[in-house]
Amino acid sequence: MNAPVRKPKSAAGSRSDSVYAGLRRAIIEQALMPGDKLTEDVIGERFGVSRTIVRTVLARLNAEGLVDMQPNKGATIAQPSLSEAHDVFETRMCLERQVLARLSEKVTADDIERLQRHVQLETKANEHDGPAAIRLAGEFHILLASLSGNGVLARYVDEMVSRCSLILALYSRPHSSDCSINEHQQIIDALRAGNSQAAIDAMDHHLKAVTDRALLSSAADKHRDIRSILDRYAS
Amino acid sequence: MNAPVRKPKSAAGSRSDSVYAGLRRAIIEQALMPGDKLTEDVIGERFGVSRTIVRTVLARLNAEGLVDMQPNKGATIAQPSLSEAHDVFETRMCLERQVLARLSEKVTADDIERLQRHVQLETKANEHDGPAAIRLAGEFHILLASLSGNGVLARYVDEMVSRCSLILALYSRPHSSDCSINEHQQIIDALRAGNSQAAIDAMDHHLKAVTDRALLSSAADKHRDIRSILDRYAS
DNA sequence: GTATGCATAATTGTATACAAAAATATCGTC
DNA sequence: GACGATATTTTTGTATACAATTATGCATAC
Repeated sequence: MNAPVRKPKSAAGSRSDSVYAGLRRAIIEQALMPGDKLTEDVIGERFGVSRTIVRTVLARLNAEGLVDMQPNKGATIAQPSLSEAHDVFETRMCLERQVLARLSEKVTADDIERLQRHVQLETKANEHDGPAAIRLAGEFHILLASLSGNGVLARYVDEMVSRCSLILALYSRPHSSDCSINEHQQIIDALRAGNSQAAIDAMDHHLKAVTDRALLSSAADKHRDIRSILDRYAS
Repeated sequence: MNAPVRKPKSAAGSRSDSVYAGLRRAIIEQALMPGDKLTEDVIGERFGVSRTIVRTVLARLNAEGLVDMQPNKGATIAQPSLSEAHDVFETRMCLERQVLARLSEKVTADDIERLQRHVQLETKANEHDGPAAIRLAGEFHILLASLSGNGVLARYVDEMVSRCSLILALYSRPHSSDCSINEHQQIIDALRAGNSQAAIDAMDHHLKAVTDRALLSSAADKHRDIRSILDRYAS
């Protein structure tokens, strides 16, 4: 986790990165909900940066499909349509199959152990910390992808997973992710056994289950104060 | 091509879009080569916009993997490493297989005809207009992806194709794309015959051929004047 | 009570200003 | 002439200013 890996830094300075990370986490953990308005001034004020930075971050999140931007209307947390949701799930499955195909040929004992530790984290978070549990469930897939060794694939999986949490926030009932954890364990087991097909099948099953859960519509459109939420993420 | 499709517009105003389109085309057509410096002032001056806009565009291109950005050092056309190139090709193949799997179940006669017309364009451009030929060869795959009906998939294929032209610019010899055109035709034929597996095989073969071509290193690092190149794209 | 128009406020789009960093040129020394 | 330190220029990072657009509130008419 805290290995001495220097971040290669993609774009501009490091100031924008903390805003990006904060906003992103707020979205992933469903503190900010689909449809929420992201006013540049408000965000800038909370994070202590100018609109210039905020704008950069919003554009980046927009490129990743996490926020919608309309000309002269500003940015909101994205509200994927059902058809978009299907596209995301299909693409995600396609990518994650490739991840497992790769992994089952090159996975090491270290990798397995790292995955195993992650699932333990998930289990713990599932009891205490709701938001973290959501995030960790997604991060299991991101970890898998990064272990695959294909950076491009990993980036795309990352995007798909992020967008999925948006979709779940929109369409799924407040799920208990216990089942998720079991399915994650099955994937690890299949990888450990070197059974490529079983791993892919487990992933298929897992993602299908997630997809199915996202069928019951429910819209929780209450009045929400973005400022108070952001305070917890501006650290 | 000029169907009445309104552009949903992703990010900010329409001013940045023309800069984006211009720069992107310059990269795809290999007028701007990997490693070329993209000074904000220079671009802004040529396109008649401020650095603010240019910066937005560069960030976007960076997110798509077409330009590299280093803090305090600015932007350059990306120079994918060989390992990155492998990642791109692998991911691209994974995505395009999915495109064909989808298409072979839903392709219409109109789709086929549209693809056929595109290949005709390619053939023509191959004789007269070098840069356009490069671009059109890639756009065949983008057209396929967009016909698949999965927007997410289409966006990723688009990105992969763009990055491939960078890779080809870097590692491949100045290829004649005649063979490409034949292979495109084979894919269409397989789709027309409703033969899903043949289509996927043809695509596999095609992409493997492209991959193989990108093995011979050759570095054409001459002094190049970005200004004169941009004049042709600032329209 | 609902709708319409206008005045006002809030928000976005873009350019510009200025500080910080990097690249480049200049000069002196050996 | 080569090398290195310093000054100058260029380029980037960020904030801010201002115009343009959109949203909001309020009064009036129906």
